[in-house]
Amino acid sequence: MTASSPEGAKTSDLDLIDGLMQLSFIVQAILGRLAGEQGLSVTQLRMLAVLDDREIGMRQLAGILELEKSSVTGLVDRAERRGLVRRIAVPGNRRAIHVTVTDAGRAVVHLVREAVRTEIGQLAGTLSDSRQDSFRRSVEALIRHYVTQHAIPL
Amino acid sequence: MTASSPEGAKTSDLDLIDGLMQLSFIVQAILGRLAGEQGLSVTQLRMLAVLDDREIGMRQLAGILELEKSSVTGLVDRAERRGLVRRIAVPGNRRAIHVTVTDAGRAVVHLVREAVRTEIGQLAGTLSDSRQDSFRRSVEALIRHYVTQHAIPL
DNA sequence: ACGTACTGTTGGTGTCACGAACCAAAATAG
DNA sequence: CTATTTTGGTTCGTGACACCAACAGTACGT
Repeated sequence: MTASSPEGAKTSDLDLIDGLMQLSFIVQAILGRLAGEQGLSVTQLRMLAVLDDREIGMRQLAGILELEKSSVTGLVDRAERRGLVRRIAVPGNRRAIHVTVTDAGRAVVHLVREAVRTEIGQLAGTLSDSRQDSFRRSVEALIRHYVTQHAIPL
Repeated sequence: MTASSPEGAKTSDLDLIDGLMQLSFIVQAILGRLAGEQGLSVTQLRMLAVLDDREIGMRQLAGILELEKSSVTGLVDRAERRGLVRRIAVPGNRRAIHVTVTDAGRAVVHLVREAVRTEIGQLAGTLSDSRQDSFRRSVEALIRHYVTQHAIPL
């Protein structure tokens, strides 16, 4: 692992795999920093992002985030304490609950989302348009391949 | 952030930025899983990988990992307790120390490294050779751009 | 109605990361 | 050559995060 951190980056002699690893660390670092600026962890961001779309129960949320249910309980607890998220009762099922983003939560998530888009977009903007598109298609292919291969829930 | 987790992946409608985010989560997930199989966290893996090359002090290590020195103290503590790493005195400087990987540590790191290479390699192998090379060059360009833009230590 | 399966929570443990305070050695100033 | 400042590392306290095992209550099949 010559390529394990953004700074450890030797900017030379990188094969695809090392490159992918480095790149993942870079993206995560950016995400972490921008989320952090809004007082969010990457996990919290991820959760809010998931909930931005849908409104689901703890169980499903855990599934999507690939976390243990108990972990999600804590995650939601903290987010709820900050008023980013709410637990709402599911009518007709007294044991299940649904988690929803509050307006505040939505605001924060969109704020971070924008910041991420500009920052990563800026980075990607250094590639020529054709290169960019080719790159995008490759990324898409990798993701598609991964998700299909990994029999993923929801 | 439609694209926040490997499973949240909609496999469609992904632009470059969402794709990059998703991909970073996928890579991190793979790293986390494979490292975890050897009882390592991603951070530990990263540290060991860094030390595999060089032999440096706590300060530098913190710099490379982008962590606070105090965090690194704990990190090294735990790794040392597991016999993966050692603190050695620096001759001629009685306050500085150097951290080195033990044989055991090296063994583990290489083991994980191999696993990662095969797994990610397998993923990347689904791209045609020419696409793969183009992709690699783009990744390289992004990394290079990032590191230069971010005035990175060492 | 009984037992089983499911949803979510609790409690305990360990890792990770931070900041502030601190120590001791080293470098620098005067 | 002392006095001050800087530097390398550690300690301590705090909080987030994630896991596991155990639990409570609800839903459901038969």
